[in-house]
Amino acid sequence: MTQKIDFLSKNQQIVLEIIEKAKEPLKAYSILFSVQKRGIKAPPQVYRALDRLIKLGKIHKIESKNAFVACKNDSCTISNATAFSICDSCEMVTEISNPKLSKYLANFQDETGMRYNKYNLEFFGLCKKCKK
Amino acid sequence: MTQKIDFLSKNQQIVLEIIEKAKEPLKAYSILFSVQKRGIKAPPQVYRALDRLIKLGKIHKIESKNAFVACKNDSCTISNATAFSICDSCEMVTEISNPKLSKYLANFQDETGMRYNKYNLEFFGLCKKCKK
DNA sequence: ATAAATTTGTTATATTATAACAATGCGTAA
DNA sequence: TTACGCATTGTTATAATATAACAAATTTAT
Ligand SMILES: [Zn+2]
Ligand SMILES: [Zn+2]
Ligand SMILES: [Zn+2]
Ligand SMILES: [Zn+2]
Repeated sequence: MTQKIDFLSKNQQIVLEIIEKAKEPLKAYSILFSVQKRGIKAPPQVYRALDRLIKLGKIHKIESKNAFVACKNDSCTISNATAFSICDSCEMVTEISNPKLSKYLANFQDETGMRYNKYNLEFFGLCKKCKK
Repeated sequence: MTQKIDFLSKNQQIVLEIIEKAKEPLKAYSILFSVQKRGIKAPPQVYRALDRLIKLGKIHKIESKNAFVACKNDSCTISNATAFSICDSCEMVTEISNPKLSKYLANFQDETGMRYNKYNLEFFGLCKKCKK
């Protein structure tokens, strides 16, 4: 059978909704705790939903934080090319969508000629608010 | 007292040696197992050594793998600006040292004008060997 | 309708990382 | 020198993150 690519299961919808509502990246277990009333009882249910949502480009994982954010790029068709801005102080995370940057990285070729079909870039610094 | 910045403790030397010898990224617990004969008995000892070595730019953490590699850039003075090439098939990881790339990223400025003092970039694809 | 395959639920456990405190070493002021 | 303070290292315990394994339910194919 061919995989359904445009339908979200109940668990996936619940998890996505929580992540979209959040103002900051959410950890898997904090998601688990906040959806237990809605019938999601165990880690694998959360992790499966997260995996699926990542594959669909609906959410991204912030690797340096083991946390998850909703994609802000109108459902990222390029979930394999992600860039984030992370504040070291308030931990705010925002997805960078900068055509020049993504073009540059998508076309990047190293010395050996290896080409890449996926990248993840995480920038760290102080956000405007925290710099003051 | 001011911090010593150029001296490695015994544990740090042992951990660094193991990582430098390895041909692939090492996980913290695999490091722990392989240094237990040498007197390192518990996770915090390994994690402390890793933290220190990271700060010194002697090693880097591959965030997407929770694994550690030795810096190949002659002791990275720019441990805060890292880029890696990761093969999805054989899991080979190599540090990218490309002046153009690092310059581009170091100077990158997003829409809001936020500037960054640190970044980590992980590229994924198939290495030459695995592409054949 | 039945069997096969896929997805979801559940239990258990593996893996990664840190908290908390004790023991040790080390510089310094009396 | 000694004894006090502070930093580093060792140790125990536990927290946080993630997956394996199998059962139950649902969907799909025959
Ligand atoms: Zn996105
Ligand atoms: Zn901030
Ligand atoms: Zn390096
Ligand atoms: Zn390869």
